Amino acid sequence: MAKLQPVRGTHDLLPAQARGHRHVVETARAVAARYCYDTIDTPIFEFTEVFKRTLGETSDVVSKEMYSFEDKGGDSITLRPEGTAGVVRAVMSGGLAQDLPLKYFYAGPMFRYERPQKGRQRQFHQVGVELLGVPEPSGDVEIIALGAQILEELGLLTDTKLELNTLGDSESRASYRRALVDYFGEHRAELSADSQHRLDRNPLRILDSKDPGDSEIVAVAPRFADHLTVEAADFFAAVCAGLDDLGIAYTLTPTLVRGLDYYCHTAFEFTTTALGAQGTVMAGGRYDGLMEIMGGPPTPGVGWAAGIERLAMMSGDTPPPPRPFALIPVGEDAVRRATPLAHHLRRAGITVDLAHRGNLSRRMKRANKTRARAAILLGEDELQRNAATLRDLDSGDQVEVSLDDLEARLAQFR
RNA sequence: GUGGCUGUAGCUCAGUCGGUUAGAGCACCAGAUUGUGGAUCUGGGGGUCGUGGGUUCAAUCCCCAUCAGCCACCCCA
Repeated sequence: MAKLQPVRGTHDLLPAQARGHRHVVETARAVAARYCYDTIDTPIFEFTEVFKRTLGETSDVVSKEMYSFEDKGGDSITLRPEGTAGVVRAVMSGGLAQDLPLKYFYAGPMFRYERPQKGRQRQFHQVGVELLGVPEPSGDVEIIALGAQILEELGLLTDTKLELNTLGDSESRASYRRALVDYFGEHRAELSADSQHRLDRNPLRILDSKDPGDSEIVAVAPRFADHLTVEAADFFAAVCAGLDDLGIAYTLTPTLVRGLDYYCHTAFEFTTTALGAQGTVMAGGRYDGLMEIMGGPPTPGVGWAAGIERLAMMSGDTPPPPRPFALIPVGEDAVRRATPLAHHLRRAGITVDLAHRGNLSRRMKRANKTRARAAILLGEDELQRNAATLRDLDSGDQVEVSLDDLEARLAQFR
């Protein structure tokens, strides 16, 4: 502490960045609303158990990335590392599962104890959507289409690539997992240390290893396609067909996997090459088993989460704040009358920046810096005539207007 | 968590082969212009040279530690 700096991996969102984040969130929220996904907000911390249960004791997130602490009542609390667990918990707590399907949008901070890097922080922000109670592949298609449309409206769709894979149903996965464990087990000694570790924890990840020695072994490993049940294959085909119908392009990526057991069928990621190693900008999939793991009724679910920082970084400059009118009083009498006038105009819905200090020149400079559309000069002379000088700061033209007409004149600038 | 690179003004960066008061551009403030901005000119403020320790007559520079950022891995948004 003591140092005047934020804790590692956290950042202030200064106005320009805050605006960038808001732009991402508001676009996402607006698009989601068009799909009838309504905003839900859950606490940023939960009982640790909520995440342990849903993410699995052995997952990386739970085993090394959680911000957990004991509160004064002795309960173990964890700052949420992701959004789905909290939403599903809320659905159960609130008894909402009786009214399926549910369509939710959320946005907010998430926390993960990781080594920071560009596009990877300890406190970061996500937007996400969840669709609960829809077992049909059209649900997966809707979720992906929603994500794609958000990216499109942010102007980022062309900078990303949609990668798609199926994890099959539990039968397919169990069968494939057995085959992989058998196969890699025979080659255990030849695998990299990382992959030997993965063999015990999450054998699917070995397929995706960056170790050159591993890739030879991976090349002739059993293929998931040979273990897919007919039902799972049909489901995936339906998702692909649905995306085709919408003209949403995707790439099949057999190595795209999910660490957690409750994931099934569709897994997808929108990725980019613009962000270094942090290529994933939006990731999601189907999690039919999740609700049950939490002790609820079996309820299908699909959803995704996207990193706001990553999206904001990609979208570059964001729209500036609205241009104000600069109200500039000159002289004591005018200063006294300026605040009530500003108050009046603001109540009428007009954006007004009141120049509090400095001489006229100084205040004009400030007006210019705030990108003011026009300056309202309130001077002694004009006040005697119940008027003000209205100067268009783009053209430099200025006219005297009666204070009674001011509001109407300002409206013409829109 | 592992390995590596970096850290000088609000920002982007010079610089000192260790040696008096550490520089530039942009930004900021003031004046030229005491009722008129954007351009220009002039002047000004602002730095414990990330922090702590060590070596030295002397450290922003060399050494160690630490903090932070970045890069790769791990993993992910």
